[in-house]
Amino acid sequence: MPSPTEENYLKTIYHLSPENPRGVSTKDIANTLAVSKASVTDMLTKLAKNGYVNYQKYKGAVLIKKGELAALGIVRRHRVWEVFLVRDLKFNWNEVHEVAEQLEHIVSPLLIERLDKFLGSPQFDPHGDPIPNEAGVLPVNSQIPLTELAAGCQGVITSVGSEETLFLKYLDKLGVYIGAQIEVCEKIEFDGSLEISIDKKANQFISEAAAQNIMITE
Amino acid sequence: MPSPTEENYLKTIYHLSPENPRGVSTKDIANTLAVSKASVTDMLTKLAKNGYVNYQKYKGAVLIKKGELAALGIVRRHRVWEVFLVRDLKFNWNEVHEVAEQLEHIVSPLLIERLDKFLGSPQFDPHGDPIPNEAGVLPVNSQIPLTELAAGCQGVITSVGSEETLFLKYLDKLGVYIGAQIEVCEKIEFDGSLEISIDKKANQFISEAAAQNIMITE
DNA sequence: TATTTTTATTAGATATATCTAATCTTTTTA
DNA sequence: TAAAAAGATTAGATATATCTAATAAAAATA
Repeated sequence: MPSPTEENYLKTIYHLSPENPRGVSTKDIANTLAVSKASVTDMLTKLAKNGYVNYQKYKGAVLIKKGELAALGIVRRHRVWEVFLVRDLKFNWNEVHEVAEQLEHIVSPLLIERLDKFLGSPQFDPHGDPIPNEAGVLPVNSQIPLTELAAGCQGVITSVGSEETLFLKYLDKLGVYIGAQIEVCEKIEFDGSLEISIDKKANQFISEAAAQNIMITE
Repeated sequence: MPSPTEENYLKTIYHLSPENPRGVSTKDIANTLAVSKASVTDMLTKLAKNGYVNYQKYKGAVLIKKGELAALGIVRRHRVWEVFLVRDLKFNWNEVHEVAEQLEHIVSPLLIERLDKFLGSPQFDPHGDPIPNEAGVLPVNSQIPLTELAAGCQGVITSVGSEETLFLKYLDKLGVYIGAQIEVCEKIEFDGSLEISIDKKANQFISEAAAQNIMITE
């Protein structure tokens, strides 16, 4: 079992990997975690010794199987908690991260699986990021912006693309929330705005810009 | 802010204080936390230096204001989480403790207050132990065993006195859960058993022994 | 390509929380 | 009350995770 500190390093390497497939640099990890490069070197040596990463001096770190699975587990916990915080505890999208950073380190298979079940096994977190399943498999992201839905079609809101407070307050007013059913009644060609109905309630209009930041699944 | 480790010591001293009002011994703390007495001595020195306890060599530790408030905060977090784990995540009474031990160390006033609100600000945890409020004030324990309820009266189930798996399964079958409404329809003098109705459903009989382990508030 | 700049590693400390073994108090008991 | 037993403290280590300063390697640039 990796320690919470090791988990933070693994998570960081995981997040930095797509842009650095041949090795995540000491510097990038140090910046992300706000620690010294010396600390990172120490930790990479340790993670390599424990079979989580391939690490070669001056070449950076690459996650190997064990490390990737561990990272996916952490990401899973983080995102499942985010769903709970936003959906049930009414956290704003921006208040959520700091707390989820703590909750993700609680290790209890029972806890995370029951929480996941309680939430209805969501596939995406409130930011629209995919939640790995118990085995570490990521769902295919089938989210599309609301603007791509044809008139007369409906979908379920899965996330929003912006975390600006003003935007979130506006969404609240519209009655938009994660999981809401949304139907596009008509598309206004003039300015691209949409006439929509949320949960079969009274029709409203939203701008194209707003619709582009509302992600749904059909 | 005390560290998680310091929190565990404070919580332990709090729990051992009622039986040791003039000072909780190094030995008792060491046994409870499964650490050496030497470690306890070190930590008590530190807690005293930081204003959490009065500590005199060879005389044990006594919580002072700051330490007691900290301990009550930890107890609050622990018990609020227990309510969530049992009520919403369907943890058994006996699976709950280990996980709550981890969750109690997550520090976020926002988190605990929103969780508390989400749960409806419960006053007692699933074991019937009182939950301190935000200011550290404990509710008066007004729980009574079901046997003390007169025929024709009703109450709300607040906790159960036993954690035996067999008992809990039996309760499940009866439809007993924390928060259920329960009415005593008749008391059978012959053997002390009770005819009850849960949530206004069909009457059932339970033994006196079982009724003594079901705690309610009127 | 030689030099400079950037990046990384090593060496040597520090703080936390723990341990064992030795020593010192306090309490019990004979 | 003196000796034995129980309990507590101190001294000296260890492991984790961190730091700064010095040094070394790699990359950029002139």
